[in-house]
Amino acid sequence: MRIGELAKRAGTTTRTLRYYESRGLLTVARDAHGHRTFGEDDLRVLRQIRTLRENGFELEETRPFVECLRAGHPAGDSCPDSLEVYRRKLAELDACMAELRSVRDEVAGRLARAEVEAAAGSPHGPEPRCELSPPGPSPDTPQGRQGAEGP
Amino acid sequence: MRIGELAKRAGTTTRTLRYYESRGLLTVARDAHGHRTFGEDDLRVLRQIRTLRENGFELEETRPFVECLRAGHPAGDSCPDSLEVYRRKLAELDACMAELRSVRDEVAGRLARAEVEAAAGSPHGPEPRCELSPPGPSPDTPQGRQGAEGP
DNA sequence: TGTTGCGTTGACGTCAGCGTCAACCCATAG
DNA sequence: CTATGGGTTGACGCTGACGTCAACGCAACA
Repeated sequence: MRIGELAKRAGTTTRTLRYYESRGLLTVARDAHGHRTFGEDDLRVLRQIRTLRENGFELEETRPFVECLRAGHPAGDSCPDSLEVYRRKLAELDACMAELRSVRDEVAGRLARAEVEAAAGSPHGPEPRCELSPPGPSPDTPQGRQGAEGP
Repeated sequence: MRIGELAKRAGTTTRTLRYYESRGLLTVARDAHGHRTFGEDDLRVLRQIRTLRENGFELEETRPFVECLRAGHPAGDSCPDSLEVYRRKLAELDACMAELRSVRDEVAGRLARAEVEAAAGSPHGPEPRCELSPPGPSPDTPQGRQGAEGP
C-alpha cells in the first residue's frame, strides 16, 4: 500500500502522513522507486493516532500508544505508559473543566450585574445604540476543546 | 505616564502595550520626543483588557469593552455590545464544557477497559515479541489478533 | 566622558498541525 | 506523444499573542 491509499483508508491526507513520519510516529519502508510502502499494521497505528487526536490528545501524547502497538501488543493502550497518558489526560480534562466552570460563573456574574445596571440606567441613562446583529453567517466552529487557558 | 510605567502598573510589558496599540485597542498620544504618553483612562482600558484576557477572552473580543470605556461609560460592560460578547462567551463556555465532558467520559471508559485487560493479562505475564515491519520491502506482516477499536 | 536606563522602530521566533504550492520523477492509457 | 494520476522533496503560510533581539536616540548621573 502506498501513501495515497493509506491516507484515504485512514481518512487523512498524505501531507499528514509525511508529517507523522517526520515526527517519528511512522517508520516507513521504501520501494525500488523511493516510494513509501505501508502495511496493515501502519493502518492500525494510524487509526490509533487519529482516534486519540480526535479526543484532543496532542500528537506527542500518542507516542506511547504507537510504540505499544509497534511492540506487538494487541491494542495501543495495552501498555502502562499509555495508561499513564490516559490518567494524565483525565486529570487535565478535570482541571480544565473546573477552570471553565469558574470562568463561566465569573462571566455569568458579570453579565447579571451588568444587565441589572443596564435595566436600572436604561430609562434615564445612555440609549442603546444598535441591537445585536441578526443571526447571519456566523459559522460556529467547534474547534476548541481545551482552548480557554492562559499560560 | 510613559509606556514603562503603564506596563508596570498594569502588570504587563511594553511589548504587549505596543501590540495592543497596533491592534487599535490603545490610542496613544506622543510627547515632544516622540515618546508615548498615557493617562489614567488608558490604565482603566488596559485593566479591562487584562481582566478579560485572564478569563479567556480573545483580544478582539475585548474591543467592545474598550470602545465602551472610551465612549465615557463608567464600566466597559455598560454597553449592549459588551453584554452580547458576555452572552456569546457564556454559550461558548457551555459548549466547550459539554464537549469536554463527553471526551472525559470517553477517555475514562477507555482507561477502565484497558485497566481491566491489564489486570487480566498481568498475572500470566504477557510477552510482546512480534514486531511490526521495519524499514524494508516486506509489506507482508502476519499478525494474529486485532485490538479493540472504538466507534 | 562614559554608563545606565528609558524610549523608539522593525523584524524574526515561538507553539501545533498541518495546508498549499512548486518543481520534479515515473508509469500507464489513449 | 501527451495527458493523467500517482509519487518525491522543500519551503512557505496560517492562527494568537506576544518574546526577543538589533540598532538606534535621548537624558540624567557620577
